[in-house]
Amino acid sequence: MKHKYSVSSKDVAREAGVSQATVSYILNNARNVKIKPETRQAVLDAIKKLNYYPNQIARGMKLRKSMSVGVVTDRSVTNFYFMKVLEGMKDGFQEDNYSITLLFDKHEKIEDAEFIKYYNSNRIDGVIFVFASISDDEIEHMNSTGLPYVVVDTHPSGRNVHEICTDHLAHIQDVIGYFKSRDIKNIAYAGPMPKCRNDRRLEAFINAMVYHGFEPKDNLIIRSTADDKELPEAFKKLFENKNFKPGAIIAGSPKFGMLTVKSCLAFGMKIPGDVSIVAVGSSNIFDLVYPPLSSIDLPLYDMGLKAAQVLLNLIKGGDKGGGNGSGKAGEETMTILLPSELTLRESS
Amino acid sequence: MKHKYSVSSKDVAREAGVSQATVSYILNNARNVKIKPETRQAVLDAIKKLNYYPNQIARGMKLRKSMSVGVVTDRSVTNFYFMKVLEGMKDGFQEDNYSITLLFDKHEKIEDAEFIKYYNSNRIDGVIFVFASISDDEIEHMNSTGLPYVVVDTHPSGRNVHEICTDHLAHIQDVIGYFKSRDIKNIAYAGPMPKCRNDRRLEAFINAMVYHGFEPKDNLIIRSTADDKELPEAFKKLFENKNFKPGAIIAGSPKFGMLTVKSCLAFGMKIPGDVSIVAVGSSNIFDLVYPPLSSIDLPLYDMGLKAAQVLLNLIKGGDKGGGNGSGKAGEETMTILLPSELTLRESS
DNA sequence: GTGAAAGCGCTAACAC
DNA sequence: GTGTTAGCGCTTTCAC
Repeated sequence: MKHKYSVSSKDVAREAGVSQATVSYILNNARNVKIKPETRQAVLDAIKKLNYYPNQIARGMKLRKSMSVGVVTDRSVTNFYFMKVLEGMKDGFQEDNYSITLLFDKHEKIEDAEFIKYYNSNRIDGVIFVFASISDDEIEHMNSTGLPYVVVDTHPSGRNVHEICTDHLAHIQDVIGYFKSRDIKNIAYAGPMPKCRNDRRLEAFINAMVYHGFEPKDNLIIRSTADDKELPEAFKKLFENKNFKPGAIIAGSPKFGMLTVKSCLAFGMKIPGDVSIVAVGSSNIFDLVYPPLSSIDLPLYDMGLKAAQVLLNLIKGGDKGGGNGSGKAGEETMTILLPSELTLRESS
Repeated sequence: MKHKYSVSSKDVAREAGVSQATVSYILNNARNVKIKPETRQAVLDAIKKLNYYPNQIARGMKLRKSMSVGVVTDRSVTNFYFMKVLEGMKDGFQEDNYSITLLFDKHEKIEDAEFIKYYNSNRIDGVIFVFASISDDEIEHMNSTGLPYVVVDTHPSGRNVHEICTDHLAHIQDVIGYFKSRDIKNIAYAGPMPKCRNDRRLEAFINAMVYHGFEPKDNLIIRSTADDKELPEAFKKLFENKNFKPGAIIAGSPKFGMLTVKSCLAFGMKIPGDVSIVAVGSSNIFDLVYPPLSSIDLPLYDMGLKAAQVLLNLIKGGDKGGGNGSGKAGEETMTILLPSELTLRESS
C-alpha cells in the first residue's frame, strides 16, 4: 500500500476555513505574524482531526535544507565509543528536529566520499566526524566546499577545524602520581601505533613520567598493532626483563587495556597484586572483565551532545550569513575540551 | 555561507541545449524512452562541467519517498551487536541509494514513537528494528499504519512480521554434544531473565540437555539480571554446591559470557581446566579477554544485509500495489533464518 | 527522440 | 490578522 493518503496543510486549511499560509504560520510559530486565538485554535483542531503531519521533505525543499546531518565514522574504531556519542548527539539534535544519517568513511579520493555526495545531493546539511581519522587534505577540501562540519575526537588536532575533544591525557599524570604514591616501580606503557601524526598518548605518558621524576625507559614502552603475533611477543619481552618488572601498566586505548589484562593473566600475574593496570578511554565492558579495569573515561555522551550543538550553530549561522562578514564558514574555529575522569576499578 | 549555489537540472538542460525532461530521463535511465547517443553525451558532459548533483529532496518530494529508512534500536542492548548489523544494512541499501536514519526507541505510547512520527512526516519510507523488543500491541499498531518494517532479532518470534533471525539456538545442542564427547559433567546455564515472552535460550538448553541424555538440574541453571549483587550471589551458590560442580557453562548472551568468565576467575577457577565456557552470541571482544571466549556467533553482517533487502522489497512492492491483490502490506510475512556458527576459542 | 507544462507540499514576501 | 501567490527542483504525462 502506498503511504496512507497524506493530509496536507491544504486540507487542514480547508478544514479550518483559513489559508495554507495561516497553517504554516501557526506551525512554525512565525514571529512578525499575529494570529487570532480562535483562528489558531481552529487550525489546531483541524490538525488533530485530520491527523496531519507536516511533510518534512516538502519543507526541506522550500527551505533548501534536509534537516538531517551525517555522522561519519570509521568502520573499525567505532564499537567501543560510537553508541554513547550517538546518544548525546541525538539529544542535541532533538529540539531542532534534525535527524541523523549514518555514513561510513571509506573513500579513496575525498571527492568520492559519501558525505560529500550526500551534501551535494542535499541529503545532509552538515557532518560530524566521530573518531574518524581525517587527513589535512580532506580538511582543506571540505573547508573549500562550505560544508559545515565538526570533529569529535579524543585529543585536539590543532588544526583549523571545530573540534570536540577531552582533556583525558592530563589524567595520565594523575594516574602516575597515584602509582607513585603507592610506591609502584617501573611504570610501563602499552598502546597502539598512532594512526597518523605523532603519538600524543605516548608523549603525555613520557611527560607525566618526567614530571613525577621517573625516567621513562624504552623497554617499558610497548607500541604495537593489536596483532595476535606481534603484541604477545612484545609483552613477553616486557615481562621477562627481570630488571624492570613492570609494577603498573598504562594502556593507551580500551582495546589495549583489555589486551594488557589478558596478557598479564596469561603470564600468570596477579592484578593488581603483581601489576596494576589503567586504560585510557571508555568502554561499557570494563566492568565485565576480571578484574574490572580502571580507566580514564571520556565524556562520550557530552561530546556527542556538544558536537550537535556546535554543528547546529554552524548550520544556522552559515545560513544567515554568519557573524563574520565573509561568506566563509568556520572563519574562526573552536576547540572544545570536555573533562574526562578517572574511574578506579579493581585493576589498579 | 549558504549551500553553494546549487546547479539544478534546469542549468544542466540549458547548458546541454536540451529540456529538463531529457536530463531527468537520462539520469533515471527511464525505460520507454530512447535518447540519442549524442544527446546523452551532451547532457553527461554538461553534468560533469557544471558539477551537477540531483537534489534528492526535490526528487523525494516528487516521488513521495524520502529515500531513507529508519533503524530503530534500544539504547541499551546495542553495543555488542549493532555496528556489524549496520554495516550489512548499509551495503544492502547502497545500490538503491537509500540512506539510514538512526532512531532510538524510547516511547511511552506507540503513537509517540519516533519512527511513527518520522514516517508520518515522510522522513523515512520504512523501518528496521534491530534487537529492539517490540510488543504485540506495537506490532498491531504498525501493521495498521502501512509502515513497511522488518525485524532483526536472534530467534523467530513466531509473530506476523517479517523477521531476519538465526538458527543459533540449534548450536546449543552441538556445544553440549561437544562437552559430552569430552566427558564433561554438570553442564550449567547462565543467562539473563527474558525481556518478554518465554525464554527460548533456556528452553533450547534444556531440550539439548535432554537430547543428549542429561537431566537438566535446577541448581545448574542461573537466571539473573546482570546486577552487581544478584549475579555474584547466584554464581556463589553454583560453585559452592560440591555435588554438582559445573564442568562447563553455557552463557545465554555475550554479556553473560563475559560475566561468567569474570566470576569463574574471581573464584579462582581455571578456564577451561576446571570449567569450560561458551557464550551464545557475537562480540568483537571475545578475543580480547583471558581466556578468549568461545561463542555461537550470529551472522550479524548478513542479517543487516538481508534485512535491507527485504525492506527494500516491501517498500518497492508496496508502492506498486504489491503482488497480493489487496492494498495491505505484509499480507504474507516471512521469517528468514540465517546460519550462525560455533567459534571455539580457548575457553572451552 | 524530445519538450512543455503541471504539480508534489511547503514557506514567505507582499498585498489587503 | 490573513490570504494570494510564486516558486524550491524534480518527474512524468501527453503532445509533437
